[in-house]
Amino acid sequence: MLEDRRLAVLRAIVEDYVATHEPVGSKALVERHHLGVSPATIRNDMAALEEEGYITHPHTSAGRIPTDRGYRLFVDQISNVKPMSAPERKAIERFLGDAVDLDDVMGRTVRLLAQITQQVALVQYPSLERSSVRHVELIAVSDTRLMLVVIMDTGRVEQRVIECAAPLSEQVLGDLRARLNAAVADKPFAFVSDALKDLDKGFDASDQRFVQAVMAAVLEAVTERIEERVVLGGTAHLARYQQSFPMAIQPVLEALEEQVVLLRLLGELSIESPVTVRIGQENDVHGLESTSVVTAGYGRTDEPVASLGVVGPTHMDYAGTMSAVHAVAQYVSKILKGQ
Amino acid sequence: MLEDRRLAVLRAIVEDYVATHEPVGSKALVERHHLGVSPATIRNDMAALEEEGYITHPHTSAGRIPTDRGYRLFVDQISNVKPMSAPERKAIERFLGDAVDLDDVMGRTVRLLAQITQQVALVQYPSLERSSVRHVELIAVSDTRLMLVVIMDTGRVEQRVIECAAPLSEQVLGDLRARLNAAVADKPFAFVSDALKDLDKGFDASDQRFVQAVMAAVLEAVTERIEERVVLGGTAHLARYQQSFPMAIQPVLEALEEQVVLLRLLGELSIESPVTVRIGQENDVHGLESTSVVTAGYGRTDEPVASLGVVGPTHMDYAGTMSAVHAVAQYVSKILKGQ
DNA sequence: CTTGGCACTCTGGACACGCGAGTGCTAGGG
DNA sequence: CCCTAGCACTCGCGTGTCCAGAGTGCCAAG
Repeated sequence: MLEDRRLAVLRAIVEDYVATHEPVGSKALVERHHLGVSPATIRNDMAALEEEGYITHPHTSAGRIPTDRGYRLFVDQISNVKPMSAPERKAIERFLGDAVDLDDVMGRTVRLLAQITQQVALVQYPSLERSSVRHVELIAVSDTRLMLVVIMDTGRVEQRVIECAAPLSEQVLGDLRARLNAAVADKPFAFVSDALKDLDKGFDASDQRFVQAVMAAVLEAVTERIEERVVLGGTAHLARYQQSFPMAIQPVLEALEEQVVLLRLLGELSIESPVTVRIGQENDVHGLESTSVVTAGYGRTDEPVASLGVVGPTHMDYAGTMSAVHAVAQYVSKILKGQ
Repeated sequence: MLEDRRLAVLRAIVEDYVATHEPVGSKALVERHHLGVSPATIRNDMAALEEEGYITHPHTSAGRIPTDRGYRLFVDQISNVKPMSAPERKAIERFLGDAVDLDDVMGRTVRLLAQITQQVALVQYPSLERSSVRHVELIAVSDTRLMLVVIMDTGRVEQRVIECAAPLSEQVLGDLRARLNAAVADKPFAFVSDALKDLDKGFDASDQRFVQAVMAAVLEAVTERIEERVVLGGTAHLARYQQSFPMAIQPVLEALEEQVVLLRLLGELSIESPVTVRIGQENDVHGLESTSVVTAGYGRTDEPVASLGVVGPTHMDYAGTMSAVHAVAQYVSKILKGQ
């Protein structure tokens, strides 16, 4: 009973603060939300909430604002999910459906997500580690230079240039190509290096040296530099917040320039929920202590191939953002299955 | 004589203003730069310079700041070139030399440029229109799906997925591949569509339909979506300026998110000079009216394949930025020749 | 053409003041 | 036991005033 109202008060505070970005006082609360009690009662509840660490006030004569802990409680228990409207879903589906290849899907997704949430959007390319190889191609670009093209089942394509010490005959190359494909096709990426180990066995002694050199290069290219790619967009939205808010955007921008940081943000997904939310200091990333990150995996729900999400101020519209991220992740999964 | 001193005064004003970001007064000028005259004389010169539109003052009792026109004169006539130091050149060369493929070169270049100039860096991928085809590969990804991989002499690789109505035999595919390569190898990209026109002639009547469908898809993929790619980095540097300066960064960030805008910025290169500078309103791009853009082409100096550059506040260190952009462009050209 | 002098203008920081929002506390009522 | 009304208190913020300092423009003399 009493606890219920306290939660209602917290919800009201979060909602108002998210809407106005201004500390919210007891009087304003009872006016806007029709809680059937007087401001004084609310004040008592507020004092209790503050005691428990869910809210603070910046100075004595100001209203209350939620703390990270308050947002956490809000997200976990209180917030009402806002499902996307039918037209919204339609628009998403159409926009993403027009994409012609993986690059295009990723590009459209990041723009879409930034646009919907009005925040900074991150989209990770399907992780190589969680993809399977569909096809491998070796292309002689010049006498001593090969290009290795690896096509994954997620639509992702990686290429590497391999320098060879001596020219390779077209025959050996064709042979190698065939065996390569036989060895790795439909294998998960992680097994590729194993699958390649004994591939040089079947060749003539005279070719062995070349083949081994190429294999070494392939192995090195494929294992040493497993590049996880992340695209980001909507950074302009950062500037908007900072007008109304003393959140320095420089550290945020700096953090977002580091691929490593982005991967860390997108990396850890919660298991229970389809959407992961990390609030304020829960991000132990330098520069993003005053932002929240909302992410979701895409691919298969139980076994995502990568994830996407948004970065925004802690006082974001969690309900809306979460459902947007969730919806977009679902559609991307759908598109990827179709490709 | 008199004109000479006026130019010296303008140079002094620009240099001081760039260094301090504060309006510079007559007294400060004679102190810092040992012009052998009194403040009063300088004031007269300043009045003249202002009359001609090279400087302004934000309010009556403030020092002078250069106008766009002042910077232009400075860049064109007055600024002393600051060549890069030997260690700097070495560092650039080593850093770029470690790159393993084109993506890596582009990524490293943008980071390097942002780092050196402390500004936002832009790097355009070698333009397809100005590259030649080195090799074309058709890969059967599944029964009805082909992947087209085009490798350019600049190291750039483009891929497209092509859907076929009916399955293609391995034989026809091989034939097609061979003819494709024969037709387009070493051709400039612009001629590719012409070269492909009559390629279907040589096939059996039974295969013609498939071949034509594939060719149409190839043509469409290659001509309709000539994608010019631009990478950018160092946006965090924007935030730094905005602390000391009332330049809103939101419009700038917004502009930088538009590929079209980036291409326009990098597109027009001056012919006389190796480095192009566009100052303030000379950029007729919405959002970048109060920034300057310094660009240079890379590839061959007389016939660049693309360009790179930086975007910064109009009160930037033009001499340093220009030489940095120039140097980096040169090294990128060098690397690309090596690849 | 340069220079010193002088009056003038304007910004920015310091200070004081009052308003208003919001709080915490206490006493009384259901 | 919980809610409520009332009241005193705190404090940030916006406004107004003032002053110092920097810088200018102009003029007359060298």
